[in-house]
Amino acid sequence: MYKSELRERIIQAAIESFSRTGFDRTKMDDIAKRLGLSKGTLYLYFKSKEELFHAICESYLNALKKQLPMFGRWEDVLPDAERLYDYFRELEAGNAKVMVEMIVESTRNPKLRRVLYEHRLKVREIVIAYLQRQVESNFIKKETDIPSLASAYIALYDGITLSHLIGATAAENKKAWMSMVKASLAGVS
Amino acid sequence: MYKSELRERIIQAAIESFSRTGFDRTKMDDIAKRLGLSKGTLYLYFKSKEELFHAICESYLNALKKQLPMFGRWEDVLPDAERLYDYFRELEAGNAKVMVEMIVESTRNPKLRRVLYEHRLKVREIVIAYLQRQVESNFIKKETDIPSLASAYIALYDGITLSHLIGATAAENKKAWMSMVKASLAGVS
Amino acid sequence: MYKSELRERIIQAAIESFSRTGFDRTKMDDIAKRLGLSKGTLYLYFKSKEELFHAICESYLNALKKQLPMFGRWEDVLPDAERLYDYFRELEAGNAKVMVEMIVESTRNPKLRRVLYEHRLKVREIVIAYLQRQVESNFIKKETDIPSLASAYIALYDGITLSHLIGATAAENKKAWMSMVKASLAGVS
Amino acid sequence: MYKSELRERIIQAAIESFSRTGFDRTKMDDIAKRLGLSKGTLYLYFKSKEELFHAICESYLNALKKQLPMFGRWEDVLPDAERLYDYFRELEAGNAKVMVEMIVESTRNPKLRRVLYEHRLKVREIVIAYLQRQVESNFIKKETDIPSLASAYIALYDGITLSHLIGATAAENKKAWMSMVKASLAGVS
DNA sequence: TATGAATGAGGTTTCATTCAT
DNA sequence: CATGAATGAAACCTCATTCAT
Repeated sequence: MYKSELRERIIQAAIESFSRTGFDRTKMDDIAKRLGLSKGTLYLYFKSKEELFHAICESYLNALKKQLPMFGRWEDVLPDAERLYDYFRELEAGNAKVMVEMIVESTRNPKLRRVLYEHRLKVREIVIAYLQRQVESNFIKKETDIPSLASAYIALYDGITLSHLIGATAAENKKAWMSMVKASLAGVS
Repeated sequence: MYKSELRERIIQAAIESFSRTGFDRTKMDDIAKRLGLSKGTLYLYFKSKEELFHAICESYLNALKKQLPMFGRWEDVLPDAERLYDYFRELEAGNAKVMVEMIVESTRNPKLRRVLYEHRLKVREIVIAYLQRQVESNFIKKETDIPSLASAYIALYDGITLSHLIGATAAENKKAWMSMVKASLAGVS
Repeated sequence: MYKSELRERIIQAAIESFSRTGFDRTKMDDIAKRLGLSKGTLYLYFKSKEELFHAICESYLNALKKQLPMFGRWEDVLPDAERLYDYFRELEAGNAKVMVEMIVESTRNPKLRRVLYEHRLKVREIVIAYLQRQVESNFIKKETDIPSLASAYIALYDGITLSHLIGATAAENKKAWMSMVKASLAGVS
Repeated sequence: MYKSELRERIIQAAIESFSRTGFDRTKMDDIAKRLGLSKGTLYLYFKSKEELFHAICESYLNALKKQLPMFGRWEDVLPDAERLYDYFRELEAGNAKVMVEMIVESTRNPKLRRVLYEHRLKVREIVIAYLQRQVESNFIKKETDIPSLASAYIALYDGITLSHLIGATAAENKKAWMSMVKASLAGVS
């Protein structure tokens, strides 16, 4: 019980560190100190820095996964899009970089890449199911290429995350998101 | 002459290396070997690894910048979007990761961040000008929030780059791009 | 009672571990796990890894010492030599390396070196006494340099232990022992 | 040229260090300092501590191998044995422990074990050839089991090396060697 | 200008040892 | 008595950087 709780705390601390400094430049010592632990202790829970990073990825994706179902409940598309955006933005506050680090890492690590890819497929399915429901409710036209549109919404969201990292303001980003969602929905309804 | 030519060759080799392995994990030795040079020689051209990386960023952004004006010439929006997409995809073939590495690096390096941000502003202006012209030609409605839409197109493009890195196929990515562009344009015209 | 019994079990487990992995590469944890104990417990019985090793040496030498007297009882030299050889080989089965580890360690540890040296002196005395009795029984010529011969038999035995460690077969080793003993006895009788 | 010379110097320094302190307790830094080099330099020549150790073993065995042929020239058995002994004792001055370290290591490292075993076979063949010549010259009886005797002489020599490590004096050791050689030769001639 | 041998700071990892429970 | 989580010193190894040639 205690062990797995500390394990979780280490992961959280590591997420923060990696998020701030990136994988390579984060020292095990930094993570340890952030928790008031010694370096050695980390190695009781993770047998290498790399394993810790992969645990982070897993945990990070699990956290996202847990939130996904609630995505499907709303019905009113435009407010949905806004609430959704706000929800995830808050969820990722400060951790946006972890996603990018994960993607960078995944280009070297086929296993991680597969995990990320599968996660994206899952997200995509949920978005597809959601859009499909709008088709059934006649909000969206039948002939729309729903899967491609779903991929695009996800890409849009991720691209805004990058924009955020580079320094665009939250307001700008949200407006970009909303204007594109609105325009595209108008286009397909 | 020769100096600046070798300098350029070093930058190209470094782009490839950084693109493959990432900034931190790329060794100066790798870059040197790729060129059949010695490590020492690199230091005649760049006084540190970091400076080399920044030269890369500059060079990379310059290459993009040089291509930007041609963006403005086309008039037929949808085919434009397609050509544009193909054009940049090809341009970046294999180097997509450099952009991500640059973004990651920029979160630590305010100077790089500023450069990247300004680059994005410039790109945005060009997209805005282009869209504005469509407004003037009555392809796009007057009341559209052009700046936000421009940001969104850029974010969409970047997000698709990430999607590409994770392993989505070129066909999927292009369909995502096209369907979103089409939908949004329909929505605003 | 119980304490000293567990102490003995620890020593036996440690002999096996050291024998397999060598002093430096054996982890306290390995020994503990082999006994189903925790590392901490070992420290209730031995205040350091080194002390444990020295306890092993002592115990190992004591075990040998206990066997030594029986060495003196036989009278028929050649069969004695064979029985003796078989007896010790069996006794050391698997533990041959401890002796070598002890010797290696002794070159750094003067105290251990003294203990080992004294043990060797004791063994030597017994061999000398044995050979002396053969002189008195006229099996061996008076003018023989008994102490040197005794040292040589011990060295021969130890050398064969090394040969065993390197991978020579038991049969080869025994033949080497027997042929040398036979030849030398023929030479001195 | 220079590189391979320094490589050799590193090996020699490492032999001395390993010989004094043993494999595990020798720090790469010690070896470097002994040569007035930095740690990093060692890694230009050997990619790990273990590889350095194996280079030592190879070099050590090669050095011995180079000396072996001269073994065969002498004809007068007893003085031969003495000269031989003196010769090798001097050759190994201070390095006796490396052999023991090598043997200990070989029990964990099958490749090294094979090398050591083959070296021993080679030595054995030379000793056998030498003894065989004594048979042909009628110094040694035809029916003698020459191979076993050869193994025994080698074991005797090695055993005396151990005896030396434990602290027996050079004089004692030599007397042990000589008395056993004398006795055994008398027994087989 | 180019080299490549050498450096050494700095990071990861290991493991004997301690100590509160 | 026993535990096992925590420690931190110490070792291995890497690699950006320098500099004599």
